[in-house]
Amino acid sequence: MAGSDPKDNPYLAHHYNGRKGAGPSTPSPSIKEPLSGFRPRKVTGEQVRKALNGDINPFTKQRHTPQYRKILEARKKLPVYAQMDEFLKIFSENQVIVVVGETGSGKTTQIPQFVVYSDLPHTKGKLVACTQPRRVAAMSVAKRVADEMDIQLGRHVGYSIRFEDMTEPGTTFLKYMTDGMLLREAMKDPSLERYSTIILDEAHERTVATDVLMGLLKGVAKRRSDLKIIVMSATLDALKFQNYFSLRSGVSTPLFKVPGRTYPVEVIYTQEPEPDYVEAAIRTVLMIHRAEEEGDVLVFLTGEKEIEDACRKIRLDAEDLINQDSESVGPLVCIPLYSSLPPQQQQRIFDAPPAARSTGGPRGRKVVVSTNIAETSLTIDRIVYVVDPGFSKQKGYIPRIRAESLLVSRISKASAQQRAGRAGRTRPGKCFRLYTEKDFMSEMEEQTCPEILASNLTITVLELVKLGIKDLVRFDYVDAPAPEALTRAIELLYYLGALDNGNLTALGATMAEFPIDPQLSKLLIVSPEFKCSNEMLTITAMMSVPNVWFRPYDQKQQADAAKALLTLPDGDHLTLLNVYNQYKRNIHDKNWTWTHFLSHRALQQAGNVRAQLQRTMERFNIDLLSLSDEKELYTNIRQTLVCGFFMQVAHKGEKGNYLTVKDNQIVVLHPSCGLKPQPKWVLFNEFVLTTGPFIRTVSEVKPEWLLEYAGGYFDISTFPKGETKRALQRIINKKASKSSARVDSGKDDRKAKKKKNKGMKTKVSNKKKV
DNA sequence: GAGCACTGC
Repeated sequence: MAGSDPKDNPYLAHHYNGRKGAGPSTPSPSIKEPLSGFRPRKVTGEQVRKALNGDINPFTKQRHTPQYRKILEARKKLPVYAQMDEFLKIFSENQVIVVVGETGSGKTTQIPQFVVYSDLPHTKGKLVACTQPRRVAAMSVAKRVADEMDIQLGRHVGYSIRFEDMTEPGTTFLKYMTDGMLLREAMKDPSLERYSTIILDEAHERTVATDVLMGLLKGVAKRRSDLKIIVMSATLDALKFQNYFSLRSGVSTPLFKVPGRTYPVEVIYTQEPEPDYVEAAIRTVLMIHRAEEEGDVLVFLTGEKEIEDACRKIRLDAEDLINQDSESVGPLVCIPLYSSLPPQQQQRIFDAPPAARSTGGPRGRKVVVSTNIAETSLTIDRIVYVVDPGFSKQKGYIPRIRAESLLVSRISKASAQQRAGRAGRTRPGKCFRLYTEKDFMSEMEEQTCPEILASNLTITVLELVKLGIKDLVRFDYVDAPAPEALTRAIELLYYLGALDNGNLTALGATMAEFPIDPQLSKLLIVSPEFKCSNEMLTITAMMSVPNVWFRPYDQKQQADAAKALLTLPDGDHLTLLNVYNQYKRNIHDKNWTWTHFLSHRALQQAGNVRAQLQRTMERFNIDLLSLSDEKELYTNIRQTLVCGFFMQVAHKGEKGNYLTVKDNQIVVLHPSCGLKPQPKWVLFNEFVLTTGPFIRTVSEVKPEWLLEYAGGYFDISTFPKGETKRALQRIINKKASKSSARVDSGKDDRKAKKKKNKGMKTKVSNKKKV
């Protein structure tokens, strides 16, 4: 038989030779090669089971540890393990497979291992990739699978996320990674040649990156018959993916179903709609505490204020309840949970429930009141009761006015199902839905809106163009964005100079290398012309991370006072620069961030992003410059901002309110804005519709700069009639009369000329990069 | 008078 001597097996020769005389753990030649007789993609379940039960690890050639055997026995109890033969058969016979499995099915850990045993990527110098929407998931699943395979993490099994590559080139053949990371790799190699199989996990979450990858991979599969694709999803939108990959390819995509392994959850609806869901949620928590047996409670609300208010009321009401009947009602702790909470406070959700006040007395209960963060990102143990009012804050995007929105909206059925599932992780549970069954059936959407339909697509469009997609409107999206969303993105890229006649310019190609919004990468590229690239690097990094300011519910005044100390009057962008510089100056003082109400995690992340962006700048020979004169430096920084954010400018009208230029939208400075007094012209980073039309991260600009550095957009003839146009016209007239007066007197406006040269230099240096 | 959750060689 071919496998009697491992050297006869072409797939194992490399490994066998590599181990020759490698020490006491080297198997003697009499021990049979664990993978002998394995033919790639023709492997059977029987063969895999035999290898799994064998003494020798087929990948490391070491003896299996006792720990391995223990984990293997647990793996054998997973529902998916029993379906190994069926999976391997489908994998052998198809190029694309859709896998559906509820939580607890083991699909994320087991399917990639089945694939490895069948595909044998290490024998052809390829990898199997499995993508996750979140970094923590990629890391923790890779660790788990490395343990299951008896392999040191980072060797044959590894992970790759932004800022951390835990893989060994040439050795790693199973790689967990974030979906964004694979998308970045695709921009370098659009056929993803390194991979023999790509598994897109959690596809139902429909992140922009997963959606773009699905569209891309559908095309790659046609060119590369050797590439296998597996799309894994938790809910029944798997049918949608199945149709998507079958359509027009002429081959139907099989569906592989894996049963979940969670405990049953009883779902209880209200008889009548609840007019006030917060009040109803509080009432339900107390009803559970009074009447239901032991077990912790998870309540879903929509935001920080709502959660803090509800926690306070629950604590007060629980106290009343205990005072009335301390014999039968146990102690209760109520813990808020949302992302902007400092990490130490987030940790409280893992505390044990309070102990009974006396031995034999009524048991204590933990209540966690959380945003959607507990729906997917964080898992809390021992939750038995879920209270689901049916709402969450959801992001939207209005392309017409380029505004993001964040509004309380009804959740989808899929989301409600996910919330209910959180009650059944340790034992059978109950889910109290604070809406009627009729509303569930008729008022709620099946699926949460895919992110690609609710996002600003500027960076996505730039990525697609870089991936070689010529016709963005006819690209094969799973769900196509509104044409207006695409045209608005294309328009902005055109004004930024990234696109020309539908083609990527040299400038655009450079911009695409930066993992930040195109407006921001444009700033970095032009900043040397204004001698402030070191500072722009900091500011763009700070604008690319979450809000660095904490504003705890019960210390608002102290937080505001701390923030005022670091605020610069010229604008929020310069304040961001100041905060980062002060943070670096005080980096050895462990209490500094805490006493200034700043998020250490966010600032650290800004440092990481800054270093990454700096490496990219160096790669493209973009000079890192600073000016020693602070006043001039600050002015130049604000001028640089105009080069990227010229479309995000507002002008204060005669009535004292701000109007965005061209779109004429009424906007209000966000209360977090540090500008005083309110200037005539402002440039902003974000326009968000929440409780009002707010602009956030705002700096003062001079109208002359708009005409000078963004003349293409500020072409007066393209402006709608109105206050803003009249104001700009006045500036132009003033300038014209000034310069004609100067020409008459034979003087030269040296300053204006110098600035003009700057703009030209920018253009020339962009062209140099062709 | 105030922001759900993620992510990026």
